[in-house]
Amino acid sequence: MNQPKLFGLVDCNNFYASCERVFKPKLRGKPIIVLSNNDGCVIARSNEAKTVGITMAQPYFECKKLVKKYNIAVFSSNFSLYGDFSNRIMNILENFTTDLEIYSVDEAFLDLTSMPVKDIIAYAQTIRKTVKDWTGIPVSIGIGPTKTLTKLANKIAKKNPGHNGVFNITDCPDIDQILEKIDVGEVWGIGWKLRKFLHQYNIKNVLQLKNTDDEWVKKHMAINGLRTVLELRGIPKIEMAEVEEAQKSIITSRSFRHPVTTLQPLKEAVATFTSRTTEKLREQGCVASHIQVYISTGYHQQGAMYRESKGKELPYPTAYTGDFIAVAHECLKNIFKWGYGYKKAGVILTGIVPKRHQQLDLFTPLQNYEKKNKLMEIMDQTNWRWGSETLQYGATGINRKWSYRQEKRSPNYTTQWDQILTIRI
DNA sequence: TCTGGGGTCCTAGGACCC
DNA sequence: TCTGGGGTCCTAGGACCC
Repeated sequence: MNQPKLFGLVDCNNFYASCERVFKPKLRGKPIIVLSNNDGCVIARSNEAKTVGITMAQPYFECKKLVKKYNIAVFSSNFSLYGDFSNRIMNILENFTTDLEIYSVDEAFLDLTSMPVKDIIAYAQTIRKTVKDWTGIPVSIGIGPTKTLTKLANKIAKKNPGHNGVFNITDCPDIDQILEKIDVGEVWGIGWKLRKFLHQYNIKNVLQLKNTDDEWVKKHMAINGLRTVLELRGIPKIEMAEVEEAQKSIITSRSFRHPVTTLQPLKEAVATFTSRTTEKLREQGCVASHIQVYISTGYHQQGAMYRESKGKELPYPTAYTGDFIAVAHECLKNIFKWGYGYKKAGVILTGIVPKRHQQLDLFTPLQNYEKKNKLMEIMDQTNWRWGSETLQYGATGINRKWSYRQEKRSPNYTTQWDQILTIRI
């Protein structure tokens, strides 16, 4: 028997803004925004901030007037706080399904197909209430027969207060009427380029896309486009992701506060990013065999744009920071050109495998591996205990001319003992 | 030496997502 | 003055080979 599928999507409302608000009850009902690294642009807004006209990804300097006028609370991003909230919420959701797929920091798919539940709406309301009561974070829940429709259902739940945060698109008698009112750009997998393309062909709403000929879709939108269209018709094509595959790439990248014009500070930045990336790699118990370095001028500044990247394979997979820094600098040297003001750099590790599968190099004595492992272990433990960057490679530099700004960061209420919330009575 | 087609593999870049 | 960061997947095109 092939039982029809049933998915749920739990999505936190204005996640970062909601996290900040949990510790500042005074801000309930007040507008809040959270800024990107470098305090560059807006990456999260409370509903109140949306209402007064702050748009997504808006540069901060552009909305300072609005901030002042409406007395908007402004926060620099505090990802360790949000990460901790995310973990707590995902742990709660584990209790409500046999199969949970953590899709991003603030959303998760639940396979509800075989849950013995009579009233699915009531069940979803219970999930909402539990998450709200236990963490203080409001969530919306969409329910549908395919992941793509479930994503749409979630948007509907979020947009229409009448649904009280839950919308089930599965047994909707007038589903086509709903789809007709939604722009194709709202569909999961349709970005701004495809949206523009589809609009040119007069495919403007979701119903039109759903009814578009398979062959045409395959020709112009490739295999993924066809998958999306079939999912809109209620045919599941995107499964729940398999459990805990190793991550395929790990990235650290930053924009600089000021343009960097010389090689030395770039070398320090790249060494710092490499150091941080390999730290993440070790946290995951993995080794990697390939590193890619890229540098870029700003997209918005005057003068010529320059963006270049270079990757290199290591002789053997490793998680040793020193090995990677040497190769990263080699890559950087290859792509660095005088005469530009660099605004961004990044480091990407790929070829990631669990450490137990590590291929050792035939010509490297075994003690060398042990030495390196030991060194990394000590470094990680020290930095964990005494704060990150207590022990660092000299190559990461001390001046940090390239570093970034975070002026409005909230404390790490839940992950640092010295920053825990205090209540005065 | 020149000509050419077809195949594979790899990399960089672009599209998408949050 | 001031415009994010971390991911996945797909594909075009170059290098190389026969």
